[in-house]
Amino acid sequence: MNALNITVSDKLYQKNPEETDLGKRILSKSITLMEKHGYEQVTFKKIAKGIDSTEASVYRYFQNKHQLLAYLINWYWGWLEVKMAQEFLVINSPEAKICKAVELLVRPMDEDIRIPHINEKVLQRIVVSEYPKIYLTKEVEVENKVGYFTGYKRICDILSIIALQINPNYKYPHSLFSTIISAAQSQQFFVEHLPRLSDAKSGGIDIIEFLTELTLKTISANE
Amino acid sequence: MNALNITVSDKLYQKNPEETDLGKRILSKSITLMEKHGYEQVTFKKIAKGIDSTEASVYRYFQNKHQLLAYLINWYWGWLEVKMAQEFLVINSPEAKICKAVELLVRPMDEDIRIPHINEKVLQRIVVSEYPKIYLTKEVEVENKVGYFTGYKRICDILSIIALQINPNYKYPHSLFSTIISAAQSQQFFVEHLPRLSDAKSGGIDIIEFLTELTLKTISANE
DNA sequence: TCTTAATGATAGTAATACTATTATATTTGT
DNA sequence: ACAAATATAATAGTATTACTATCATTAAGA
Repeated sequence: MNALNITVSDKLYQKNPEETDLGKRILSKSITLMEKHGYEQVTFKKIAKGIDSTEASVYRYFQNKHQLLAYLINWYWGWLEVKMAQEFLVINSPEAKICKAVELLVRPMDEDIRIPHINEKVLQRIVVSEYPKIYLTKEVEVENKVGYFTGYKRICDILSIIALQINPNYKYPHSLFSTIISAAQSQQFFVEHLPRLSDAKSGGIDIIEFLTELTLKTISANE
Repeated sequence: MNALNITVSDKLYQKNPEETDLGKRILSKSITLMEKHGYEQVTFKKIAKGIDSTEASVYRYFQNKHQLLAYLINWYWGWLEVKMAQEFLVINSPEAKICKAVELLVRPMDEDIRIPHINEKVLQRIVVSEYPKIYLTKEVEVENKVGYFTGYKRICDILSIIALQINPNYKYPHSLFSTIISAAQSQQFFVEHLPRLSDAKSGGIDIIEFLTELTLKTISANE
């Protein structure tokens, strides 16, 4: 059976959680806990309790909560990259690729039964609510060198290249897509929690329209 | 003497720090500490130590660190709104207003000698590095009702109205400006710490060009 | 001057974020 | 089948954090 494997940099764990049963249970439980109570409220003790293990055992897989969050989020970007690649196989125009990418960023994706220990929809909600926390720290630059943000950067690069196919003279493709990707997250958050900061209704359609229109107009050539 | 007074909702403090000398010293010290060591590393004990006061005294002004951060950030938005209003007095076209607003969002502004206890440039750096932390919590909705985010929402509203003057049919003005405002912050952060996520060079000019072009193209009518 | 409010000094508590140690399973190589 | 290595559990302990509480002192206002 074809095991779909999302690879995450080995700097993002102490011991690879995908390789053991306990590791997978840690991932699974931390995802549900984090979505339910938020990053701040999660502790390794609570994760351990939830899977009948011990704090010390969780520490063998991750140095700390921050590394765990970085792992989960990188896993998500890795997975999104795989999904994007799959979709792009049958899409030819760069414009259509951009539209599809935006859709993937916003729409909660179906779970993958080949990866039972990770609930992708719930993970997506974690990314929406917690993503900036992994880089808004004083350790960004060190963690950047070590690979904490590669997942995000790769997607940003891929989309930038597509944008340049549409308009090779566009000057700010990376800025544009880092903006689009975080807007995709924050608009989802705003629609749900701070609706005055958005004009979209829940469901995602509006957000997708807003973002694709914004993107395509922005990269279009100046007349 | 014309005292410029930025008013912050009284839900954002226990006791108004602007009214006492100790309060002002708390603001001043928390700004320098937060910029230097980052939000997570700051404690009320450290703030107190830095101004020869006590932890308990700091707690009399703010319930906790989160409220303090919310106060500082709302102060910043309030101040930005004042600056914007000043600038808009002599600007007539809505396009030029948008440009000016973007510039104010990105450019470190001059300090105001009338407010010696708050270093606006340093505060702006805190907003860049810490802003999303005030809403990315499980308590957003409660805090929203209480007024934790009014500063941001007001600016978003003001700019939305200007955008509708340019194109009354544009469907997503709030989404656009919540996106622009956070992009203004995050691009500054990326340029400094994660340059692969941006095409801009430090100094702000590129970011301003990127954002104004994006905004004006986006709100322009579809042909 | 009397009263009140603001601050300082000090203590204490529960929870957090770890580190360390030892015991017990389980797996693996031979 | 047995020894060695590895993974996990069980438990304990520490420094720090994020508070709360109490009481004494000082300053300011009526």
